[in-house]
Amino acid sequence: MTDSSARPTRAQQRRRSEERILDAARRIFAELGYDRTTIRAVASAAGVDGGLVMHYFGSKELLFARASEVPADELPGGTSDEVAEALLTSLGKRLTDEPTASLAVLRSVLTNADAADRYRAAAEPQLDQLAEAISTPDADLRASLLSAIVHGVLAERYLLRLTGLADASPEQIVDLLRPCFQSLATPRDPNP
Amino acid sequence: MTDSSARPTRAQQRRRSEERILDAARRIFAELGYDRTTIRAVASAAGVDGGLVMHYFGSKELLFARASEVPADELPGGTSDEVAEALLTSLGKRLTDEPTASLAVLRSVLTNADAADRYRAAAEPQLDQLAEAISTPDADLRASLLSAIVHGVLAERYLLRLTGLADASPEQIVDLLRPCFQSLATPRDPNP
DNA sequence: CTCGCCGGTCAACGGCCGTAGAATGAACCG
DNA sequence: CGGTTCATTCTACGGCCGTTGACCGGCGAG
Repeated sequence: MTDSSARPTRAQQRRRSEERILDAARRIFAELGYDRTTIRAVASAAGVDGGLVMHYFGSKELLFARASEVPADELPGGTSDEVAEALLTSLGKRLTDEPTASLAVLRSVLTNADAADRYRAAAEPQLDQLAEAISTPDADLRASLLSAIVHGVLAERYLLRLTGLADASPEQIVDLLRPCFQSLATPRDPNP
Repeated sequence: MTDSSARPTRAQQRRRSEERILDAARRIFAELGYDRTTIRAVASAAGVDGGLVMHYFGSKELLFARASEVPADELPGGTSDEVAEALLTSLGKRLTDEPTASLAVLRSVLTNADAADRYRAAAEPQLDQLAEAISTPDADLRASLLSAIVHGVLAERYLLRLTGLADASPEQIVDLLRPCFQSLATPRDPNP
């Protein structure tokens, strides 16, 4: 009997409002960073009152935590070559899609100490997995460097909007970065 | 005459206070970013009153501008190989020295839109110079990528404090990054 | 010596922000 | 139908911040 075209039930309405708030929050956190984002601005962008945001999410900190949850993209293991290529396609996707969510995380991680802690905790297992695929004594450093390159490129493209990087095609970027990723993911440059 | 051991003249005293304020500002901007840094905190760290900071620098924005002036490190041209190596040693230095100034810029550029604009303007000539040394059609993209890698590594080491990168030696990092830089600075991988 | 200049302090204002809590009215359930 | 729950709004409080302007006291020039 849940007629979706009829007047929405209360639960639906709530979910809808929460989603609108989260969308607005992601957008504004991404654009402004944690500190400059105000609950009132998020609420107004979502078309609700600020009190409702507090009511649903408890605090600005918690709203941010929910807004910057990221589904932890897959990073299938395999040979180091495969891992490098997987990283590259993941980067390519993040350079193509609307990167709002990534940006909210990125900008806020660099702004907010708590966000940095939470992000580090979330990223560490992925980095460990990456390091395991590389399997050299300095694998963790190599994995961290790969992560640093990915984030550096995203930040410089979307946050700093550096000319030459802001308007390059994802494919071009990925192609130029491929040797980098290979040299970091594999102990030595393999000559076929 | 100007006996430096005697009681300081008024001009000396003023310069000294300004310097203390700027030092404190750099430290706190680097640690907290633009928004979370308060004029009162800077003043208190410098041992003066907040009003004095306003009196000398006019506004928080202007104080930040003065505190984040950076002497634009040398980037001598040459062959692309030499440029890559110069970038690597520059990075090595920034990984060794107390990176307070770099951090203030880095953190604030990612926080403050005006800071980003100013930084982009300051960095563009350097990137152009770099691109000129690379001299391929996509040289500007290559130069931007090199810059992105440098900043990504700095950010991930000092801002995010990623394990594996935070406690690696500068030499190790530079060595691992060398193939990356070479592949970006030279059109094709040269096989000796 | 005197008086103006200036380094420096102090108290206050106005604004914005996160947050709390009461109030309202419509949806739900028995 | 009556009571309860709940989505939502409104109002207000307390705090912190950037900024201002009055004020003080010692240095330095005439």
